[in-house]
Amino acid sequence: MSDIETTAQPEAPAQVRFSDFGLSPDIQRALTEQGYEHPTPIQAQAIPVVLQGRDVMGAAQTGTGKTAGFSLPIIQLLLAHANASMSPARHPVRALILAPTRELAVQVAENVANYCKHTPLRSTVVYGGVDIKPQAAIMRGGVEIVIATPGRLLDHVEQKNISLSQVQMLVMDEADRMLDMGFLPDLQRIINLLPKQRQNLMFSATFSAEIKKLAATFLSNPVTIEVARSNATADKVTQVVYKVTEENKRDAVAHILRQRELKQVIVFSNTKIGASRLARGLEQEGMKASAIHGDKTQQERMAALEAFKRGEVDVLVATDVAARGLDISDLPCVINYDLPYNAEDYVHRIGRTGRAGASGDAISIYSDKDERLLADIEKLIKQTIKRGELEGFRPGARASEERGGSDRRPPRRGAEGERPQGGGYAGSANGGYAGNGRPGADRGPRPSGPRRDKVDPWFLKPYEPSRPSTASTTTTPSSSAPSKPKPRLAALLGGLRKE
DNA sequence: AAAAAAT
Repeated sequence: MSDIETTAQPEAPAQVRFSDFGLSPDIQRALTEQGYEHPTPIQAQAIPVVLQGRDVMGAAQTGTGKTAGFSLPIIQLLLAHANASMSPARHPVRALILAPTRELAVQVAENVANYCKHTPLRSTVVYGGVDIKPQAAIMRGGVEIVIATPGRLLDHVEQKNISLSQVQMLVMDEADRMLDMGFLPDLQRIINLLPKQRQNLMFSATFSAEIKKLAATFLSNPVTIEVARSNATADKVTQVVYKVTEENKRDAVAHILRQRELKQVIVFSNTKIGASRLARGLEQEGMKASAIHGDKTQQERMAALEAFKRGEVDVLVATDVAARGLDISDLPCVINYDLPYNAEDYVHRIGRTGRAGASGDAISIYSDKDERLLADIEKLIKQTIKRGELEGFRPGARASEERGGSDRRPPRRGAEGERPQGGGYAGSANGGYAGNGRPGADRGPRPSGPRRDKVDPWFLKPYEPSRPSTASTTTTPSSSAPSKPKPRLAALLGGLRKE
């Protein structure tokens, strides 16, 4: 705690304890069991405000402990109200927590369930991609707290598995992400189902004009809580970028992973196909790698995440499905295989490391055509990222070639479920079930003749030195800022206003 | 330009 830099820690709440908040002994017990004694800054600020019943606009990045910041006081309020007026036989939904991605919903739900462990409150999580019937049964049995992704929640409402007419508290977690993903209409429909009289909490990693507009629409007289400068990168994350040619990016990632003998790394790819391919390639290199992205089934996504958390997988190759919110703690390193198209996503991605007092490394690979993206990122984070040299990097040189790997047959479709020769992770454990009716996404490369484009698997390609071709198409770095003002969002917000 | 999410 002594090496904290001067930013990001306002009015040092170091002496505050959870026991100062007057939380129920049942909650306090769960906190003590998990070793939580001192709240993080956002918890110290949010908990008293939420307990007062105020609406909250919270700007907090992941890793700041915001989940506990809202769920602890919510649980406390539910307990207090239950004692006063609730018939113990009924369990209407009284708190609703909305999250943008399934994984985030699951993780919030795990936390909530932990904090509720010694209370009579029941919670559950609902999200798409899995059988709806078990979820329906649980909710028909009665729960006070529901954590949900918006689409599946509406599905349950339509099926009359759940009534939202008794919801007293609404949380919108990662609200900026929900906007990005086009959830605004769903949010509007859900909110229309809620009682007018309720407490609203909205959390967002960034504080854009659109988020402020959303807050003005949905929150009433909110208390604004902001921890750390928005868009600031974690102080303890060491950032470096390595420039390579486009065709050497994959080799560079493999090189970094091998040379540093990295475990527990997330590698971010901009595309689902790129993530699958890179994971397969790393597996071919003998690394324990797995991919997680939106074209995987929910079972595969959860299996990959769990295997990564348990340490059975060292390298998780992810799209931005994993950029925000995922509470994977103590990651020593994050690698950007692609620079993100949105500079803000860079902040979210590297927020996976350097958390909770630990230091971290954020390594990014980029090529000529990404100069503009890099400039955008540096502008956003208001700092210049160190340009590094990849020591000992010889593109194309890899262990598998020494083992005669280049004449290996191409991996089957669904090969990510295959075990790497080193044994270990069985991935999605799908067995022989390869055809999930989803065309294209994870399909193996077709070895059709002399194609030189990106479809060819890098790990099957013999090494050829990078041509100095470098199509210099990136000649106009300035201007060309299109940034359309998203008329759809504006229109929707305008429509909300009128109501 | 890409990703995520209800079916």
